Amino acid sequence: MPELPEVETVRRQLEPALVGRRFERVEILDPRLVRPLEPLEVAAELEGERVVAVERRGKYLIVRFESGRVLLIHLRMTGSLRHVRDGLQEDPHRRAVVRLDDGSDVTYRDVRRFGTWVVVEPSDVGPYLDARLGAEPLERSFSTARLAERLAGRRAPIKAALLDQRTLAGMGNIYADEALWRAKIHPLTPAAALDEGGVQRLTRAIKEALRAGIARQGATLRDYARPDGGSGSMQHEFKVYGRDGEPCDRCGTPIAKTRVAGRGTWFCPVCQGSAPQAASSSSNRPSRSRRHSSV
DNA sequence: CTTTTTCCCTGGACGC
DNA sequence: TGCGTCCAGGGAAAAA
Repeated sequence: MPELPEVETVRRQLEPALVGRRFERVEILDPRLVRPLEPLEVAAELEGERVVAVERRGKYLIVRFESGRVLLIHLRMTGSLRHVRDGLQEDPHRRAVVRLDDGSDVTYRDVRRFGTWVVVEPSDVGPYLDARLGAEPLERSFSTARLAERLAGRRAPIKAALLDQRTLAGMGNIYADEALWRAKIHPLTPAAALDEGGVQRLTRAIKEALRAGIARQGATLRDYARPDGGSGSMQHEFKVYGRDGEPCDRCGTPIAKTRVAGRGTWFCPVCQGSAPQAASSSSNRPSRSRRHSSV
């Protein structure tokens, strides 16, 4: 499942292949990819456009054209992009093909068809992304203070808050678990219950986990692949994700699995604290089931 | 406002 | 071998 490190890897490989190239022919093979618009309509909009930049925001790939228009690609669960120079091979899961003006092709494959391609006019790009995404975790604007601000007052589990793209952009189920392990925070800890030290550790852990993922060109579990067809290797570095029963790298305790926010969640029951309430919040009064005082 | 649940979608794993 | 069932999960939308 492509998260920030995977999308960034895709971006880095596609950038040199796409910048300066013109979209000569565009085929949308699955109408669902561009819904509610018609495939032919979207293809017509894209044909003739010349790429000036390939950027990333959260898990969105941003293809910028000379005209100012933008193609936003989201891979969701199983989407993957490939750049090939030697013609196309059979692939029942191919959902789109772009022929570039140098004769090479960019193909889009997506088994489960959750991915989306959206063409956005220049003035709509900022609002579209800002409405959905919080800070970029690897940019300077992302700080302990910024994260603390986004977690304040939230009673949802910290894991759920990390999966919310408006808290910060780009975390998915894998790197959320990995970051929480690095920060030694239990995934069920209420977000607002983290003290300053906890938020600080988490901020650092998020950056470290994502950078580790980028350094290894992402994690290939099933469907994710780089545009050159190769695999990432981050899956070999997982500390908790998918490792229930295996010993924790820090303390040897078997990794536990539970479910948070409807997602499989792995953690070390010792390193990350066995009870969420145990997340010490010294300054918080021990209010019971205190509801909003009526009138 | 926040939080939770449902839905989309397919293929792989597993039980019988 | 061939079913039926469950699971994987990002994010939009609906429900609570």
